[in-house]
Amino acid sequence: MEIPFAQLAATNIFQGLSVEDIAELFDGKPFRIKEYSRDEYIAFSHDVCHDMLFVVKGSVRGEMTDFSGKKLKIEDILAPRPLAAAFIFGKENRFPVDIIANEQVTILTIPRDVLIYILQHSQVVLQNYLNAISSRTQFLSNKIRFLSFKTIREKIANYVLNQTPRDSNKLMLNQSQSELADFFGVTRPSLARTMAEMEEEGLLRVERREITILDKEKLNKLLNKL
Amino acid sequence: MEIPFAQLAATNIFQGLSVEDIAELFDGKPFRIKEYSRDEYIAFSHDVCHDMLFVVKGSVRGEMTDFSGKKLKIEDILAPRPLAAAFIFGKENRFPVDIIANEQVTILTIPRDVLIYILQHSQVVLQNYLNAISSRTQFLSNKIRFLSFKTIREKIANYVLNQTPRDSNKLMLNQSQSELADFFGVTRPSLARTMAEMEEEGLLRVERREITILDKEKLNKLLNKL
DNA sequence: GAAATTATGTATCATATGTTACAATTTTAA
DNA sequence: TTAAAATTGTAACATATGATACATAATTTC
Repeated sequence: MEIPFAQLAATNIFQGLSVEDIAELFDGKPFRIKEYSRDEYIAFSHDVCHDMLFVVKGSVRGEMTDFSGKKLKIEDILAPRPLAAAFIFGKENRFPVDIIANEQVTILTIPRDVLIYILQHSQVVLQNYLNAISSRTQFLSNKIRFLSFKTIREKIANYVLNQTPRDSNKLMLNQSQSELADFFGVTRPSLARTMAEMEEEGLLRVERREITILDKEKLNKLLNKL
Repeated sequence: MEIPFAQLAATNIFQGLSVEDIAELFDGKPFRIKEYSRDEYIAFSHDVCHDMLFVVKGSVRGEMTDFSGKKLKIEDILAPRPLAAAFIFGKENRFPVDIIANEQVTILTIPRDVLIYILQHSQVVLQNYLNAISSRTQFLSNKIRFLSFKTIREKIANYVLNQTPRDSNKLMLNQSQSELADFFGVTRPSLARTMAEMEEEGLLRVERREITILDKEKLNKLLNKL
């Protein structure tokens, strides 16, 4: 079987390279292509991760099996995309989750050595790769920062201040209250209640999806930590 | 001023290379060395980050200025160490925090292009670099997993199950209850209370720093999600 | 435009955790 | 060894949020 260069060219890692460029990089290098059928395991959590995996066709899911054996879906990964780019390297280069096929799926496996070879021979791929891992780090950092806001008030204040354009004090939510509550990790009535309280205190005005900042000062003060 | 190769050789990024190897990699490449005095700003949060910074001598701190202007120390970084390796690349290549000198400090600045050049010409450095960012990602992922445990019971169960050796059911804490509470992000009395409750229910026994697992089954069940 | 569905506002109660305070115990220092 | 300091256990109360239920309002569908 041939390496599906066209699909690779569409991934974030190889973007900017032509199919020919990619073919040249891979010339003679070992690889593996394998098909999996629905619900088949592609990798197990805690498996050592020697290789770079690309979802070439179909979609897979990452699932975490917790202590009791119950399953928890973490995320869906749709082709074409690399799998767990950050887990080939690092101290604990093991899969953090089980990887399971959602449907008939094609996986391209590239040994770590080949990946390193490619990173050293294509500046574009190297930059793409570094960008991908770095973006992931930044995403996670932001997530943690957000999680560090303990109360619903803080989450709202942080969210509203971040989302509202500098020159305005009005914000149209692009998601429903329930979705926002999910995003915050709180229940919908609790979110509504806290918003109502903040409205009563004159911090902001909430009309359905339109939020108006009334007292930026106080919202800022809310976010004081320590 | 010369590049302090010896200090670089001691960083995680250049470990495994001799001083001569490093000198060769840097041969003729541009760089900057600058001294900062105590409390001087080395970089501002939101500054675009073009360069790789190394703390060659002294120590710096990362500080986050929140909306209200209050300061919050994030971490100390002691020489010799690279600074914000993950923020040179990625979507938002900006400093997430202010970088401030703790004392008289020496910073080596290497342009991004030079870093890329080096990554492409030394497999060791490339691997080190990828390992460093990847470890960071894994650290952050774990942190988030941990933060996803909502109740103190869950945190305790997760912590105890993870820390206890497979073949044993006893665990000696290597930190005080207060420190553990801080790590969990909860107050000390709350932690003590929850531990006492779990003891009453026969899940575990707590005697000062010694914790004995009495009912592994139930602890596992506690961690069921969804 | 009426009916059905979905989103939102609000209330009540239960519960987990924070806050504060103090006593009991262990560890450290004099 | 004793005094001082730090750690741990425990209690009473305050508060934030979850759970549940229902009413009201908006939106969609027919």
